[in-house]
Amino acid sequence: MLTLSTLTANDVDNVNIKGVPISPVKKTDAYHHGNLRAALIDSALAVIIEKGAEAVTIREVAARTGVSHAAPYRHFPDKNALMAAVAKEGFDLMVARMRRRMAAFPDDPLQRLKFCGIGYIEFALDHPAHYRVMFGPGQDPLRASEALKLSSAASFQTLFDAITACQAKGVVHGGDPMAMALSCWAMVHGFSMLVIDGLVQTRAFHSALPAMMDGLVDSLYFGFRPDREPL
Amino acid sequence: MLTLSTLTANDVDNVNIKGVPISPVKKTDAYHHGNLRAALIDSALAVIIEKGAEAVTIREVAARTGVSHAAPYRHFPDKNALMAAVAKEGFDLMVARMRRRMAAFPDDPLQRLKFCGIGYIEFALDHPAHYRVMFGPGQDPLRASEALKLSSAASFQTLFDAITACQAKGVVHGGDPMAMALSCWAMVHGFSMLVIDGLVQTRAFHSALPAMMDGLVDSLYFGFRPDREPL
DNA sequence: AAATTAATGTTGACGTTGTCAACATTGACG
DNA sequence: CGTCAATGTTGACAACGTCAACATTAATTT
Repeated sequence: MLTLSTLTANDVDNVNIKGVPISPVKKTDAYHHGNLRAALIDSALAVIIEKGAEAVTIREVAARTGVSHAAPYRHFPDKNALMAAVAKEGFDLMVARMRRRMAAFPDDPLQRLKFCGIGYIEFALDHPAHYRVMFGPGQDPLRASEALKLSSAASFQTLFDAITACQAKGVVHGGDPMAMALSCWAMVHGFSMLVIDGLVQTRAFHSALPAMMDGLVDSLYFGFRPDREPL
Repeated sequence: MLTLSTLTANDVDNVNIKGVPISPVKKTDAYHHGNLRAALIDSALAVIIEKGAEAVTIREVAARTGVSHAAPYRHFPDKNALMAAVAKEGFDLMVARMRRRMAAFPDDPLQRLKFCGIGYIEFALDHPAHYRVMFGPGQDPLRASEALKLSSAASFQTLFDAITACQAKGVVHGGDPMAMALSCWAMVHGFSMLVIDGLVQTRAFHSALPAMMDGLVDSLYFGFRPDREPL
C-alpha cells in the first residue's frame, strides 16, 4: 500500500496539498527545455504516486514540467506512450533491484532464487505506483514497444535463470523450469498486487511483511504436504 | 485472455462492429425504464468486455441502455459506484463458481481445496473483464461499500475454509492457515492476472492452461525441494 | 378520484480532458 | 548568414463526468 512511510525520496518529485490547485512550474524562461522527455516521465510518476495512475492527465504533467499542454506531443505520440515510458523505467529499476539482492549470494543458487523473489516484492511494495503502471490494463504487451518488451522480459528471464541455476546445482527438483518459473512469478506478482491493492491489510493479517514473505518462500520450497519438516 | 472463444453467453449483452458508431438503443418509448440500475450494470459489463475497463464512459453506457447521459446519476452517485457494482457482481459469480467446483468432492478436502483454486482461475480466465474490474486500481477497499466488502471477503473466506478443512483431516501441514491461504491466493491471483494481461502467452509457454494449473498445484503441494517424489 | 409527493428521466451547461492544426522560437547544419 | 529541423505555444474541437433545473410518471395520501 502506498503510504508516506513506504515512500522513498526517489519516489517523490514534489508533494501537493489536497484542495490546493497546482501552480504550473515555470521553467527557466528558456523556450527549449532541453530534457523535456525525461522531465515529463518524472512528472508523470510523481502524479501517479500522489493520485494513482488513472488520475494522470497530460495537461497536469505538462503544467508540472513547466510547458504547455501540447508540448508532450512532441515527445510522445499519445498519453499511453508516456505511461509506457514510465512502465519501462519501472522494469529496469525492478530488474536492477532483483539482481542487487541476488548479488549478496554469489555461490548459493537457492539463496539467489529466494532473494530474486524478495527483490521483486520489495521493489513492487516500495514503488507501488510504478508497479501498477507496469502491470496495468493500459499496457497491452502485443502493442508494446520493443524497448518495453525487452525490459519486461528481463524480469522473467532473471527469475528463470535463477531456477535453472538451482536445478544445475540439484537444490530444487528437476521438473519443467518454465512451469517452476511461472509458479514463482505468479506467487510474487500475486502477492505484490494483493498488498498494493490493500487487500492483504484489510484482512488483518497479523504478520509483518517479512514474515509474510517467509511464508511464501516456505510454501514454495516445502509445499503443503503434511509430511514435511516444520520450518 | 479475452477472445471470442472464451466468452460465454452470460458475458455478452451485445456486440458492436469496429468502426461502426454505436446507435443509442431506444428503450420502449416509456419514460420509466423500470429496471435501469441492473440494465446499466449489464451495459457497463458489455463495454468492459469489448473495450476494456478504462474505456468505459457513463455516456456510452447510458446510450446503450437507451437513456440520457444523466439518468445513471439517479441510480449511482458517480461512475466509480457503477464500476463497484460491476465488481460486486463479479465476486458473487466467482464465489459461486468456486463453490460449485468444490461440490464435486464432498468428502475429499484436498480435492476441494484444489478445485476451489481451479474454480477461481477458471472464473478469472472466463470473465477477464469482470476480473479486471474486481481487482482494478479503481477499487479502493477502504472506500468500498459494505456489500462489496462482504462479496470480496467471501472469496478469501472460501479459500481459507478449504485450508482449515484440510488441516482438520491432516492432509496438509499444520502451519498458520492464514499464511497458507495467502500463498494460495497469491498464486491463483497472480496466475490469473498474468494470463489476463497477456503476459503468459507472450512468453510462449508451451503448455495448455490445464497443464499450467497442474503445475501450480504441483508447486504448492509438493514444493521445489529436490527430494520430493516426481509428479 | 384527485391531489400530492417521490422516484426517475431529460435537457442544457460547465470545466476539464486528449489531441490536432497552425504558428512561433531556437538550435543545428551547410 | 540562410535554411531546416526540432521543439515549443496558442487556440480549437469533440467528448468526458457531473450538476442544476426542469419534465414525466408511478406511488402514496387524502
